[in-house]
Amino acid sequence: MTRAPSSKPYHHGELREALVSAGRKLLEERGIRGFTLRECARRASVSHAAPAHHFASIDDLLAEIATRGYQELTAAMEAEARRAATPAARLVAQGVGYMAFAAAHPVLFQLMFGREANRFETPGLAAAAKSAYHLHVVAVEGVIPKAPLEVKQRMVDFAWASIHGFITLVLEGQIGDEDSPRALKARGLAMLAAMVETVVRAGGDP
Amino acid sequence: MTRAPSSKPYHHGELREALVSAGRKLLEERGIRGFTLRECARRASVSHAAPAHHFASIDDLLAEIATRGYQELTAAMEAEARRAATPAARLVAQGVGYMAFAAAHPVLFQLMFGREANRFETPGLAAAAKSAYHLHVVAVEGVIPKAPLEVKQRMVDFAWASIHGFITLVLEGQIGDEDSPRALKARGLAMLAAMVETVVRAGGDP
DNA sequence: ACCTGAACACCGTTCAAGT
DNA sequence: ACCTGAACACCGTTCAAGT
Repeated sequence: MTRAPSSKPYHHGELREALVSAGRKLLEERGIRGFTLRECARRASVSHAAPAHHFASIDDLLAEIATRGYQELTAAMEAEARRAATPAARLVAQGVGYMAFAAAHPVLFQLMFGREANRFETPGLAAAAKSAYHLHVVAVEGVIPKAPLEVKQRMVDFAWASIHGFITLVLEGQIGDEDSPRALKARGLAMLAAMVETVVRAGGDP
Repeated sequence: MTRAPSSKPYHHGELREALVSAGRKLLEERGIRGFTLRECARRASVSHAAPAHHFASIDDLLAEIATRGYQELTAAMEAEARRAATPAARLVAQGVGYMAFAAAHPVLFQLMFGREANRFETPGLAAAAKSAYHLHVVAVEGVIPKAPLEVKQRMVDFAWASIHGFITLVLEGQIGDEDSPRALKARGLAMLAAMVETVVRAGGDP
């Protein structure tokens, strides 16, 4: 069997990090139902009881993974947004970033937005989720700065719902299951275009 | 139908049905991660090995539950659609039916549209899912009958995505967590109104 | 402070044996 | 044909004991 250098230290040192990163990989491999704490411990080369010293429960580890997912989602949206020249382009770009992140980490995405996460109640999780939400608010605000507050709020709902709904249905195989990746991407962009148009129009009648 | 057995019969008689209905209740109570075959068996007053004679695996039972969910979802959408006077009203009504179903059975809805269901591959499941999808197609078709096929397809994506995305985000507590039920319903209806308007506009030329 | 090993009460699934 | 009980290999969580 493979051995660590000369002697395996009794203390891991960075077990918390190791569990998070092992857990993340495991999640994508096996799905939410296939996720187990003992397998995470195994992958971190540690006894099955060790994780308890860093996470109060399996849900605690999942919550930490979800929290980091939100941070990455936010970063992915911001990275795309930076390249956009106009407010409308930014709204689309953020949608692209959102969808690309979801497509790259489908199970993590489902964990973040699934009902299981609802029970976690870790404070950091809610905060991280909020910062991703905030990007939608800012982007819509940029497109229709002069619209009444209520209209803006409705358009945030609308923009987020259509972005989230589309990629969710794709990940679940309900949309575009027979499409090529290229065709599917085009469908997504068409969806985003229709969405932005609606937001722009809701902003005011020139 | 209810016969009072003086002694508990060795054969259950309707175990398959009993497992499905017990499973459905258990699902809503405990969530997807909390769902166990043994608890279903317990609630059906049967040994933990008995379900194996009716379902090849726990996923098989979940797939059956999901399949029936799609049938009910379709029925709920149709029931709402029947009251609609115009094609546009029908599209909205189906959206209302869709959201109401999801709100009434949040965990079942997540099971149906979650990634877990993707692995099931039961033929009946795909068929049931398709019939729900078909209703969206018909409704959009009714609103913009003369539009090019491609536009229609894009608008089906768009309509479904916004309906699905909105209610999904609500169920996950991401939208309207601090709203009253009344206010939340209004947000949903506003979303549907914006959606229909976009579809109508896509159909008729400027 | 951090980790282990044993223990406990659970799982899903299988299968010979009962009805 | 349908169901049971025992068995197996897993779980999450706890805790005294080791380092």
